[in-house]
Amino acid sequence: MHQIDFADLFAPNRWFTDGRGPRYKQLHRHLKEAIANDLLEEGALLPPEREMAVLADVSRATIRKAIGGLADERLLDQRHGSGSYVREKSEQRLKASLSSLVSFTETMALRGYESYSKILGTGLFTPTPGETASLGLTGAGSVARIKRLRLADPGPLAIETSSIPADILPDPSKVGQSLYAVLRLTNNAPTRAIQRISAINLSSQEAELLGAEKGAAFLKVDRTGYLPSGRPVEFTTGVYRSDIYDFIAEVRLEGA
Amino acid sequence: MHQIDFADLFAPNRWFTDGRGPRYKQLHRHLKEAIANDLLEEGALLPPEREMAVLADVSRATIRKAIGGLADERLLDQRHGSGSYVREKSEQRLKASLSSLVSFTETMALRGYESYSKILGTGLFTPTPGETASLGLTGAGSVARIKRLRLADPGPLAIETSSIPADILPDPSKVGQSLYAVLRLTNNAPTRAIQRISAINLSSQEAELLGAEKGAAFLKVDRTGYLPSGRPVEFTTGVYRSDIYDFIAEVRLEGA
DNA sequence: AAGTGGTCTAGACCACGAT
DNA sequence: TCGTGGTCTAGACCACTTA
Repeated sequence: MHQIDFADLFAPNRWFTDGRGPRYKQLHRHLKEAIANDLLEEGALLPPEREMAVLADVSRATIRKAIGGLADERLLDQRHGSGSYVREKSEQRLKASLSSLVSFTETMALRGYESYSKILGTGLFTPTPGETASLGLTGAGSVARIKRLRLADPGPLAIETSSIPADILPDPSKVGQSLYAVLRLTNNAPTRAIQRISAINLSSQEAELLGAEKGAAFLKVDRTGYLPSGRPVEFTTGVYRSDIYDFIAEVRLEGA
Repeated sequence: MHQIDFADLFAPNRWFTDGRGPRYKQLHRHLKEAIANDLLEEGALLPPEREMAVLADVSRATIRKAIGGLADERLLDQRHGSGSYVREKSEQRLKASLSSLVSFTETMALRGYESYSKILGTGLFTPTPGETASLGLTGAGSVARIKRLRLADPGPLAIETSSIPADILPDPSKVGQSLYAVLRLTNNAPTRAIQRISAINLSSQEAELLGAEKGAAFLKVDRTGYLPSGRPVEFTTGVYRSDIYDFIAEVRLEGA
């Protein structure tokens, strides 16, 4: 067990930059990186809150807000009367799947697969009634569509079709591997999304693309992504091989 | 628009009972009920935090902790520089599906269906390897199993099989409609659960029970429920008609 | 400019857990 | 008993929205 230098870890010049947001968020980010980089190992015991407050030169309330956020994300376990401990990686992993918005590429990387995309088609179209409703369109504009086949080492995994209002993505043919990367360039990447998960039997067309049998049960995920302003910017519908790409959710009892 | 009496809503005798937990939790629960009962209507503007603090006779920090929890659950929208507003029901509904742990009966009620259960069988058994792993059994004990058919107005919706260590549920035949109600009696109801969602083709046996066709795509949900101590107390596996009982999840971008 | 939510402080007392 | 996290207070200043 390697002993780490808490005085250094919490030293203000290690994590605080003026004008880059509130202290508790900067400290939160700093500690999160320390855990991700194994500076803070699994099971490690943090110093008492009062001591962290002195080392970081902030009040105990600010420390509590920073590490409370880590506890919400299940990176830390705060034990009343005992101390604050870094959780085991096996318990941490949950957070990656549904409590944060990760792209297909990132999700697959987390599971140890390399992934690739093949673009099946792009273009500008007149919106379907479904797209008009999901994207809150007024009727005038058109939508950009991108249809992609997702592949990984073992073979085809999913078909995804994304629709984006044309005023946000005027030229869908410019999209390479990552749609979100392109949207980020114009500050139009969604920060919040709602997913609907259901099950479908594959059509013969889908089955051929995915190298599966017609009628096989696949997961269907419809996702609407929103900007911080509340405007919907992305509607993606996809079918996924459920033996590899299943969904994990953590739920908690009210008031717990 | 009906005007409500905030002085009354926030009066300490309306929500505070000594010895029933921290003030911010009691106030949180009180306001949640007020929203559920439409005392606080959609879009309603709450008084300023400083004013609520005076009315409730607590500090502003305590008010913030109470309404901050409501904001986390997306019941309130706190707008910097403007005020705190009750969200529309359509935005609230998301929370019911995956961010809190609700029983089948409650979930269906939220969607406007009445629901029933038919118990297909109960008993004590030697644990399968899967149960031993999921429930963290040591090998000695047996498990209680309950197999139920879930029904609602339009017909059969799901088959659920629950396994519980026998020392926690010695007599599964005592379970009526709600397993959780029985577990609550001995303080053994889970407060946290992890769900794995995938898709399967129905077997002919399942299809017959559910009044569906063999091979139809259904959602499969495996849930492990945990006590606050971390001990697993419930493993339930179920198959669900996905056209009615689909899953909704909200995901957020890191740091947002 | 006024009023709102957002952040932060310094200090107090309570409740739980290890010893 | 003592040290820990949990709750709570009173007050300050900042950042944003609204008018």
